[in-house]
Amino acid sequence: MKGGHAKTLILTEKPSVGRDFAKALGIRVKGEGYLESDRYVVTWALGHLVELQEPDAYDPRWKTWRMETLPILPDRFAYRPISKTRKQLGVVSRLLARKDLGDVVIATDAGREGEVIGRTILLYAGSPAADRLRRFWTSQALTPAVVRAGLENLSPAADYDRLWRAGQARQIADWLVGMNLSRAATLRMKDLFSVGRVQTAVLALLVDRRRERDHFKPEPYWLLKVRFTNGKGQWWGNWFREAETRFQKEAAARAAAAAVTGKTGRVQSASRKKKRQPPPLLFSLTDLQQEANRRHGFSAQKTLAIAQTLYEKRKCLSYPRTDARVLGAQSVGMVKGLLRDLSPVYPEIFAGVKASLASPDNRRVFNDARLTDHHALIPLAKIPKGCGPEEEKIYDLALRRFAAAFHPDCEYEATEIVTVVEDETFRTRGRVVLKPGWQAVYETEAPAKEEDDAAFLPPLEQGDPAAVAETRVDRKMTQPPPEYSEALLLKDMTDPGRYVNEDALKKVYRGDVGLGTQATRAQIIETLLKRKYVARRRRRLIAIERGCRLIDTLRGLASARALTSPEETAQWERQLEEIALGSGDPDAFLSKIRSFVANAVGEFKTGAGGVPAERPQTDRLGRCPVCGGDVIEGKKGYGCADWRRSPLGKGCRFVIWKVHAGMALPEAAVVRLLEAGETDILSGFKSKTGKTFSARLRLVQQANGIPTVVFDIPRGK
DNA sequence: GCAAGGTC
Repeated sequence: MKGGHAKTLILTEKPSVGRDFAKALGIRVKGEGYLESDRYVVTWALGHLVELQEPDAYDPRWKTWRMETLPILPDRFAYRPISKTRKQLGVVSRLLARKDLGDVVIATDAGREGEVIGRTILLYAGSPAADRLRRFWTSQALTPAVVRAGLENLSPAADYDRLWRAGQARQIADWLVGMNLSRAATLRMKDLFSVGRVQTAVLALLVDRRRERDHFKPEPYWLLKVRFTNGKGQWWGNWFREAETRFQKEAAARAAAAAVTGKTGRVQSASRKKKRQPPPLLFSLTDLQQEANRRHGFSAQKTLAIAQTLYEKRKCLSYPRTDARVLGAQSVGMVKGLLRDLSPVYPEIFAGVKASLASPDNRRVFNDARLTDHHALIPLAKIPKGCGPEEEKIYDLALRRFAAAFHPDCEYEATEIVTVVEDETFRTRGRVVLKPGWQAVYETEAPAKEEDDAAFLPPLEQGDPAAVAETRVDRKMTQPPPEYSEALLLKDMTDPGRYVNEDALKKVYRGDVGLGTQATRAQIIETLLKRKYVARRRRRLIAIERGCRLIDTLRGLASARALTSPEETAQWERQLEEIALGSGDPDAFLSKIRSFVANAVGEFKTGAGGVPAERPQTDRLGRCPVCGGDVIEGKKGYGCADWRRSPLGKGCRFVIWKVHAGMALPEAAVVRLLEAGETDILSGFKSKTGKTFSARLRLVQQANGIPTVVFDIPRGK
């Protein structure tokens, strides 16, 4: 049926792209799950339509979870439909079987996973001969011109075979690790524990952060500030000596303060430099999720869901699951149109836009080299009426970021003054905004300042006198690394390079690679929560006992421990990249993965490595909020182990009684109380009148400084 | 009961 007259079948990754093709090709006729004209049939996937078979499809012995039948290493892999999208898979299959169709164009997203989506569907549903298979490939916004040009420039699908092999290797490697090590860990630890390349590495970040904080001992240090005056005005300077800005001993700070009190020094140097700060790059999804978490406390999941609605239903945002922060050079015209349409609707936000910045010369915005599967997330229309306040918030973030990109740089003057008195030196930094440029878009917020009072410096010159008018010694404490907010975790997932030592591997993460992808990061976080590895406490994510236990167990095993470091993912990514480029061999990669999995499973079977697999900290339920010691189970309560060491009243007296209002607290609630300071809402309490009630338990500090358990009864109960 | 990757 090959020939000039047969219709061409186009398969896209998702319906919205199918519609873009239909629009460009003037297709009007609608079928069920596809669109058709006299020359084209356009149909779509809904992401993956097929997935790897379950273990027991390869061997029935793998149905039940048993240590004896591990490792699971099938010789060949097969695909099965994903049940939720079975119907669309049927549509695509029937179209592929039609006899009046000629070439088939794979027009899934331009990336490794898009390739896998297209190829696995064809593999399952029946692919035409290789000479009829073609690939449509662009990362530009799918305007009609881009679609038509792309269709004029199709490649043989075989040009992308290596990419497909790399994608399939990724898929199989993740499956092998997940199926084998989740089962091995679960059987060994006698409770459901999932293990995977991404989730385990991310969990390890959270566990390590928690440990760092648990073991952190705050140390005091002292700062010396001095207020100077002269005829021109006054200014504050912070003591420094070379790289040192802190005193380790209070006496030293006091001595320096005494040495300068009542003295007059001089301005040793005064430098003023004009600097420019370009507008921030456009949003990738992770950037948007971070900003929404910072500003509004939205979870990554929630931001994704809202952005999806704005894209899919409200049609005012571009495709959200993107990791690009730029647009393609072919989008200049589209942007000009958007600026024209949006400016009158949002005049205050677009007032400072310079139309000349919507030009291909603006490489910060229009940069084909930095496009990935998609372009950056931008507004496509004004937000329709009837959207909720949360949708408006997300839209507003994207709108402002877009408007900012077409503003001039922010220009400011950075001032640094060094004042010297009696051999002691003091630094004053100031920053004065000269032209706000893009910052005008955000001017409703507090202005950025680096130091207090620093914006209003007198016009000091070198050699000016400086009389010491006041000295201040402040005692401060060193701070542990911060707890993970979702914003911070997303940042570390996007750029895990700083957790990797080897330079060659750091480079992998300097590309667009991270832990997980834009489309899955929110899901990974939710998985960690669902498995109770991690708890949400206000806006923070904290590794809890189950999560710590899993990481400890893995770290006790010589091979398996690789999964607890982001290095392993970087290693895999590097090898997958080599496969895609043609220098790597997928079979060699997968046999390495198979032996890794076999070794790791073997370690779980024998417990090699010496770390006890079940509850490494057998009796420790948590950390004592008073002294940081271990809280262990006693007869009537869970108390600080320190008390046992010195039962005569000298040791720490912290305790959580087992029974509260007629109910014995579950151990998990005690663990939660110690970790988070509060439990979920628990039911089964009984009041003195015999009424049952539900309540949250909370640890509240008493007058003697020792926390005790109080009830927090939800309203209306 | 298990992964990670898409999209709804």
